[in-house]
Amino acid sequence: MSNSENKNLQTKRVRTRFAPSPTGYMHIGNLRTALFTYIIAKKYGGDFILRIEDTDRERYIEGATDVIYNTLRQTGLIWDEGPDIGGPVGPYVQSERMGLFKQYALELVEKGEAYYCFCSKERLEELRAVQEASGMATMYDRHCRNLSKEEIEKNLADGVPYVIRQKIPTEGEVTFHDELYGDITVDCATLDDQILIKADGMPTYNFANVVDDHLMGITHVVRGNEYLSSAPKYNLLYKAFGWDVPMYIHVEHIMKDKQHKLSKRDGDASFEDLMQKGYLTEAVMNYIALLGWAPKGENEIFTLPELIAEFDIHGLSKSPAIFDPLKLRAINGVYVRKLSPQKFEEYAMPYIKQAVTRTDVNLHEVAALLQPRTEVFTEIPAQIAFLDALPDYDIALYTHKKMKTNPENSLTALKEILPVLENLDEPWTQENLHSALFALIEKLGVKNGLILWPLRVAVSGMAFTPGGGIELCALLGKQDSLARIRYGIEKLSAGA
RNA sequence: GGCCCGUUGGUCAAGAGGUUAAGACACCGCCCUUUCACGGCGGAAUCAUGGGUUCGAUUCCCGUACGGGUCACCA
Repeated sequence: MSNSENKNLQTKRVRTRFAPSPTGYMHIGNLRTALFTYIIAKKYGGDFILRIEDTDRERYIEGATDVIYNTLRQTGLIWDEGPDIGGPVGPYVQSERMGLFKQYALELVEKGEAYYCFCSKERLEELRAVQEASGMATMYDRHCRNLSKEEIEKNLADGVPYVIRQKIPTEGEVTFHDELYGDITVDCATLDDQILIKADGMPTYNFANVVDDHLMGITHVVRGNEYLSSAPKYNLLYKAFGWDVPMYIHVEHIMKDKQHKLSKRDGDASFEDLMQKGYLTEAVMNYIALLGWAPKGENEIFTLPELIAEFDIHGLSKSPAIFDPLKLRAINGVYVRKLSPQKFEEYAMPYIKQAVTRTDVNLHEVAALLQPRTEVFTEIPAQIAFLDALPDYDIALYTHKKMKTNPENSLTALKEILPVLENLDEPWTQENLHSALFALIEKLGVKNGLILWPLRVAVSGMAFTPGGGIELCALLGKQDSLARIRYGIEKLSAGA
């Protein structure tokens, strides 16, 4: 694209589009493309358009468009025009635009930029087989490219099935401009005379896309990198029509590892999967923005509006990015900690209740202990299962190097603790437990850990718990705490 | 295989001819703390490779290797 064309584009109102096909799930890579597409529109005060590309009837899936709507709404990528709300350039569902395309193809035929092809599928398959066998590129041999007017008319009159193909120049080069990759030039000889209109009269994706984008006034085409190779052909199409070429921004894929894309099979390729695994919407969006895009400053935590402010197309990466679940977790943790206690409870309570069925434990306090220690909600049950039932633990847990504890001195500690707590007449609160136990510690003249570590182990049966012995006792209540301490004494006595 | 694109620590990445080559996650150590986590401080760790160009290349050019994409009457 020349500079003058470029300038021309920028004076227009920016319009971007997200054009998913309804597959029934929202791939993370797709969602990321939607995010960038949305951001670019909003960054420049433009419109974000949703177009559903549902022309593949064989792949039609019930309710699949709802997945698209719901995900975009949930993630805050609100479209300005779309199937459900309409707009000036509708319809926004591609299957409803099917009638539009043929006249455009015919216009190209008229101009000598496209042609009828009457080749049978059999002939094409044979051709491909031969080409493959000889190691050649599989391309249409342009058999019908120069049919005479008479031949064409006869075939048409005889009702011979046909497709319409793009007439690619036989020599020379095409250059197109991508905002990230710069100018990319390819030899026309490597380009196939691709089909524009299929035998059933419907457009191919490649053709519909170009026509739709033009008709909808799309100024910035943001799409996956897999279209980089077809971009030259699109460019030729725009030129053939005499239309303005949009600004292209091809974004790289998200990978599972160096070789493999994140795929549906991996079970974490879709937004829904991530939601199910207990991640927060905002955290997921924040993380995927960071995959293949880098902010200028050092901060990496952004709300959607902040992302819009911060975003710069040129921060996008030109190489594939590997999805790192660990970093997602970390970012999710940041968002979890930022939640208000009320909000946290709202999210966490189902998981807490899943693990804690007893009714005498204050679940708000459990939530409060959990919030700074939770990265993903689904891990909550495992952290607090001990509240319901003391797990069968090994007395090796009583050994803690830093606390200088072992089964022997732990037994002594528990025996000291037991009467103190038995005789605690004041309300069974954290504060009172704290003063009683620290009084004991002072009386015995030992380190905190020597008393508190055995206590934690006795009441939880775990080495790592949300909160220490005192918090846990407060949660469990007097009766249960004492029972667990007595059990610990028994266990240690037996072990000794 | 042809064509296109890419390659900075384990991962995401900044960097735009001269930098002690940012930052984040993860990792390690220390501090805080009754554990863990949070928080704070510190550490280890990167320019795929070979040739050029240049006084000087991570940065520019060419080759090689490796990786990705694409070669449908799918989208």
